[in-house]
Amino acid sequence: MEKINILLVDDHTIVRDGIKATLKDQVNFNIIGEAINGFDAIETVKILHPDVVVMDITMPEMNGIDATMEISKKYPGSKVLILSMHDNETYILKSVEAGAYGYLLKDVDKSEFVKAINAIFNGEKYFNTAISSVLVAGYLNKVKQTESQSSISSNDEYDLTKREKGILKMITIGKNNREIADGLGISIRTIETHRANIMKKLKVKNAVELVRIALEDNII
Amino acid sequence: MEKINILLVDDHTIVRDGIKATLKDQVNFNIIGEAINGFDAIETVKILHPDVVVMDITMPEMNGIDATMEISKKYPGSKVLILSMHDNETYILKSVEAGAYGYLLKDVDKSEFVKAINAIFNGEKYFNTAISSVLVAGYLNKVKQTESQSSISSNDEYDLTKREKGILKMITIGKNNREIADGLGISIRTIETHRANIMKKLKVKNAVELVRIALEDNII
DNA sequence: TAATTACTAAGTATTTATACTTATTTTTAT
DNA sequence: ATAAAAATAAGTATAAATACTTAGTAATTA
Repeated sequence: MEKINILLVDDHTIVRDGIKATLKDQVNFNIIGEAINGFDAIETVKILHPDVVVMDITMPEMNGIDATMEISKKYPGSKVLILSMHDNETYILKSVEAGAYGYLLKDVDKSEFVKAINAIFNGEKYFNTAISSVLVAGYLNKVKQTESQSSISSNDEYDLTKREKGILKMITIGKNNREIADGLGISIRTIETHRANIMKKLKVKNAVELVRIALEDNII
Repeated sequence: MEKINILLVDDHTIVRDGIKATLKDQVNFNIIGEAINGFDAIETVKILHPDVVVMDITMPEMNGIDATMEISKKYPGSKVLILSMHDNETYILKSVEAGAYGYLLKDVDKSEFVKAINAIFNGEKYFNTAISSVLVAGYLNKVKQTESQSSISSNDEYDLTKREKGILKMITIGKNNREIADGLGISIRTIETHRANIMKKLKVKNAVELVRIALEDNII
């Protein structure tokens, strides 16, 4: 059977010993090294290229999340399983964003721990239902954020005509009336009229406000 | 023991019968109704207000996701558990966004099915590790989207001084030089100078481009 | 402390935008 | 076919912005 090479990262010797004790009867697990903080972890990964890194978050010098980011970027062959005492949303989401393949709480039972390591070794991500709830909440938050930002909701009706929308678009690009008129092959006075009408419709008093509203409500 | 009232929604009689057979020995489960499509489901929820709605996705007339959206909005007391044949990302994410409390595949084993219903009845969300992987992928996608949109990455260095940034901010709000000068209690000629310097630094030739860049790179 | 950078200000000229009004022609919808 | 809306254009005047230059004072940094 293929051996899984594991690196343990935790600043507390007792915790590392506990993990070793828990996993020692897994014949296909091979604990090839230990590290006591993020820097140490990155260095060790560089040298030993473990398959799975079991990583604590709160550690001196450099925390586990920053280390995870670095490892997942530079050494994608070494996959990180976060083993944390905290189930707070920020930690979980940051870990996921950093590229962690799994997140377990330290009160995890042995069978799940083993299952998680095996899954991660096989390239799967492992998050149990408790952690999933948090992820779902985070996902929904992001969705909300994305929506409000891209103002899918807005695009308010200002009743601009086709021509007006076209001209507004050119205005927001930074073109002046002369350029727009030449571009469309019509009189600059016409553009001035359109521009005035657009401003009236959007209830603004200068070009700056015009662009602001056009961009924010992306009427363009 | 408190009874959990359940509504089954699936267009196939065989599936509904299968679910009933699976759950019949759960003494605290009470299947109080059945529906054969989204419309039917909403109507039935309205009348029977079940605790948990076990919902299929692909159904004639109205699909389960749209129904879930409606139910979670109008009848939040009835929580939806999606029971689908498909594990594709779109279905899962849409379900979550629609307000589903859980998502199971139809090959789920009985114990997990029961566990999910109980969890959801207690207000928890239930997603197993397989579904979680998909959620994580979706979450990371959203994060990427959010970042590119809000240009967290940018905020490019234009070497604006404090004063210049302050004035630029006022410009982007739509204030003209006169208003800015009065607001700061300094000469309008000074504002003109600052404005010219800002435009030179941002390499633009008019106020519109100025605002555009200021907003997009949110230098403000 | 010397030197640089930031903030202030103004002279002068030109260009561009805005305000308000009126009016003809072309399109679109009833 | 006729009314309504959209697109075109211009008169006239004023306000605001832009361009380019010079320069004194205050604040910061080497």
